[in-house]
Amino acid sequence: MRASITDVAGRAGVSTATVSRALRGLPHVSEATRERVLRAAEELSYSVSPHAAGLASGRTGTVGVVLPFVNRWFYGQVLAGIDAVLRAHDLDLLLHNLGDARVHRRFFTRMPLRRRVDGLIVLNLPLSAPETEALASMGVPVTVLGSRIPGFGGVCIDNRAGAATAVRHLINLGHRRIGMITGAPDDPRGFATPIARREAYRATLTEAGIVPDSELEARGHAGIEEGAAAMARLLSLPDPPTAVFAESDQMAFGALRTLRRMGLRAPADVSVIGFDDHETSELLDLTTIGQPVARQGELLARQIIGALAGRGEEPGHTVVPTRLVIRGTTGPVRTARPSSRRPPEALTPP
Amino acid sequence: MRASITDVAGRAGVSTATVSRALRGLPHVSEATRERVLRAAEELSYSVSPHAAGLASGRTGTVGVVLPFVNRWFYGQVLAGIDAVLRAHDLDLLLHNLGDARVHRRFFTRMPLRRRVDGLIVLNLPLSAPETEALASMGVPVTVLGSRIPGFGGVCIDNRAGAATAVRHLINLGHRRIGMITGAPDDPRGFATPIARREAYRATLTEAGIVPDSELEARGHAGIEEGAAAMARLLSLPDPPTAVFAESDQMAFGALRTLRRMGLRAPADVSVIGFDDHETSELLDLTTIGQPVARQGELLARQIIGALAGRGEEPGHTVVPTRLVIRGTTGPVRTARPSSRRPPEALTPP
DNA sequence: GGGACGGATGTAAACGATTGCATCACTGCT
DNA sequence: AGCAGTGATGCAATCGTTTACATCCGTCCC
Repeated sequence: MRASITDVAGRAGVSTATVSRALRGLPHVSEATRERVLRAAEELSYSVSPHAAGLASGRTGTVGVVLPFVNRWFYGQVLAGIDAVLRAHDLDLLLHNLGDARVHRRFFTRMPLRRRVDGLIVLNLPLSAPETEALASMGVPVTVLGSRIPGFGGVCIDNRAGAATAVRHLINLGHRRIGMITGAPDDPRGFATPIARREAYRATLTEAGIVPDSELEARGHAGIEEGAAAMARLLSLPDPPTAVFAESDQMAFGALRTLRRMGLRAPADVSVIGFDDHETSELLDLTTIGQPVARQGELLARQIIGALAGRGEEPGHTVVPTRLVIRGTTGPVRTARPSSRRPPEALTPP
Repeated sequence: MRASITDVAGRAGVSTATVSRALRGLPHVSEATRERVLRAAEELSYSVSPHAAGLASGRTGTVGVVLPFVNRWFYGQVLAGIDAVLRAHDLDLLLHNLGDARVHRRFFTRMPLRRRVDGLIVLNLPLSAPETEALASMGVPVTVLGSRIPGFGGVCIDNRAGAATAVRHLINLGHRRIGMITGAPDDPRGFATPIARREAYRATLTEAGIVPDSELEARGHAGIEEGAAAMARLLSLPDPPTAVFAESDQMAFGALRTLRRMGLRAPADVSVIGFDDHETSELLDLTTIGQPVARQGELLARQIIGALAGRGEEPGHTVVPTRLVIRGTTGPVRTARPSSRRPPEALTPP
């Protein structure tokens, strides 16, 4: 029913080999013949079978993307960046969400993308040594976001530098008692980002002559609710922080909500700084560390495309810059504490 | 280099046909043989070539998803729902972002998913008659979100009912001068959702004996900025609205920002209601019309899977309910207007 | 004891491209 | 005239499965 290359060849009066070459724009086809083949294909509304082509050529025209979440702002942005570049090169995008740890394991034992993709982009997933090995054994270029793995391409931000900037910003405002809301998940896989940011937080304090106080580190999973709970815990300390660095904007949102509900104000009572420059941050006037998110997706896709065009050289690593985005939730430390409490209120005050 | 089915057959001492049957759990294979084949496959770390399998069987094990945005909250949620169901059935997810109109057109002229997928999920894209025809001609089950197309499965919310509920909520609070921020994009494709919500807005006003005033309809593209600008326009009218229904939460966020920047408060000065129940809405205390977003993705995927298991029956349409989520940005109309203005302020007031 | 039956297995024909190699017809030189 | 070189084209092997059909063999029952 569906026209095959043989049909096109018949109609154009040439061999299938010529059809194949003509359709793919390869050389060694006369203009007249190409013309004729194109017309025949058009008339039969022919389109190549990706399976047959893949089987014969070994190429799939597809790039796999594996990630831990599809429904978070960050990954949506990255995905958009990847998609834009891939689309421009006529590559398809096969999405594989490794949401929970079980799916993650299954992915690495069964390797369902083996032979399905020409390249693989891994977003922020922690990879064990055997997992890295498994990916490498797929025999296609791999690019990872958020870590640096020899043999694979990579794009990342400098989490330490970003976190240090955030903490230094607070220190420069006069804060000494600086808390951190950290999203160490109890996910058995150890995500690298939270760890890097937390360590930089401690190191920066130490550099400034402040002794890190583990009481001031409030942990929870990522997410607004967890951020809110963490902030509540910090505020109930005997000697609460005057400023808080939240590992992510998401958690900072929760922190802001807690402040509001407790009748406290940022930055008057507590300064808050986040990390990511989430789209909502501007709305909430949150000071944060910004990173170019969609850009990172584009870079990842470009690396894959480079590797595919491949001069087989060692893949590169790109570090994209972060920047301090100063908005309204950070300010100088108050000398008198605690400030006057006001009754809880909604976003827009009565 | 990579083991093929022939290698496995050789090692297990059976034919390739038996290997194929054993591996796929088909009947007519003795337990002992199956055992032996499984072991051989394991030892060779064999995995089937999707291309070869697809070529031979005509099935791809892949479902295509086409959508207009990947970097918006709504689509991320839907995608997560789809992914979860597909993953559970071992189906792959091929993502196709038809961001701008040019890509959209190219998609429908070239049909790059033809023969690539066993089923197709279309999210909220307006389909012309020839486009619908083109999709139908792919010969695979199709399910669409947001519209009702004969021959295709479908999932949608009742936009009219939802919008009517929103407007009625405002009317019940005593509002008579009710504006709408509507996101009619100048995208040449006519998205259906904005239109439905706008028409319901007018109809509901009329039903309540209020004459719709076109001055009170502020248009813009979707997005926070556009919502903010639209609200600014409404507020600068000689007789501004006391309540505003925003077509989407996103636009409502912008509206709230404008209010705040102008020193006005919701709901004291202006009530605001949105639509979607975006994850940020709870944070901003926005009254809105909620819809189960991830759920819709799951339903779409389930429809495809049902069609694939296929008893060839006419695909179904599911309408999922919306619900009014009352939070803090709507309230009774003030008798005295305009209320006292206060100076502009940030999220957390001074 | 022999035919019918049924489950396990093998044979081989698709599926629909890509591509290395051979062929062919010119062109331009010597 | 003969030959090398070149661009266009065709031939046919190949990729790795699935699956319709044939075969084989043991059982059961009359």
